[in-house]
Amino acid sequence: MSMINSTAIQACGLKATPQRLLILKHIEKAGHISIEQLFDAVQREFPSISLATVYKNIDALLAAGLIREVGIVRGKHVFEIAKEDHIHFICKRCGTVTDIRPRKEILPESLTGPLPGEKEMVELNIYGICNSCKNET
Amino acid sequence: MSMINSTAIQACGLKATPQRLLILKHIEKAGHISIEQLFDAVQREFPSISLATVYKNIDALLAAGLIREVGIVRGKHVFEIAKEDHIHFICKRCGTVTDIRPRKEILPESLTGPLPGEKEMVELNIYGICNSCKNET
DNA sequence: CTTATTGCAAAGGTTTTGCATCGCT
DNA sequence: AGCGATGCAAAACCTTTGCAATAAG
Repeated sequence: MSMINSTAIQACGLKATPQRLLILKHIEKAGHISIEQLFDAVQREFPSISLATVYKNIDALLAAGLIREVGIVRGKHVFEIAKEDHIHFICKRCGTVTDIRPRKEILPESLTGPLPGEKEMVELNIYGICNSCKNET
Repeated sequence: MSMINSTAIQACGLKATPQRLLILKHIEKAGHISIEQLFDAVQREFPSISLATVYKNIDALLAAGLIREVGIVRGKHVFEIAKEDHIHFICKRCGTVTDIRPRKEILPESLTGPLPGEKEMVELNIYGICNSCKNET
């Protein structure tokens, strides 16, 4: 059961246009996706969509908190559906991003003292070479 | 005692040009710095330097492992001198990046099982509003 | 009906590239 | 002397913007 539907979009004050629904569908389906890949995927189902629409939607969905930016993987901004904080394993060679569920909360165990501000979000990325790439060498 | 000197640069197979030394000096001095800020800072001491030289050096120093990219803070790539894995607190409002030394190793406490590849580097960023910005509200 | 959203085309900003010159080792 | 590095200008690239037309609520 996907949590991404017209109701969720409208709850954020956004309109549920077909373009927006497709964009969310493809982000969810891919798990982690770049703008370019997203545009290609949506365009296959909705050929008249413009790249500017994809960018505008990424902005709107980020502001609404429905999606999050994973980071920049091999030069491309990569996005995902927002969910509980989790860890990413990012392969430097092929760019594949793998979600890892943390045991409990990511943060407090590593800290020695108070933070210099109020925490809003935590991002824990592990970079390396994935097993699949290692076997190809 | 800075670890950034001609010897360290040459050990990576790079030449110790005055531009490169200044670039490293200013990254170290700033702690965390964007390309734009770096170019401005170096240009004050070495007016003839070109922006392309800064970009080429960032690439070379990243490849050599002497510097690391902290992330993208308010749209700007931010770099630092490479050192042991540590935590960054990043203020969403003012962009200030603060280093936090972890209690021990950042990684293993949060993990439940084996990673899908070989770990090379860990990045733990905490986003929020710093105390200084909060007091200004 | 009202207002957000779309698509287009142009503008903006950042980063990369090619090449001749320069300078570190 | 040789080869990497620099600086310049152009090109490439990605992202944003303005605006008229469209469609969602």
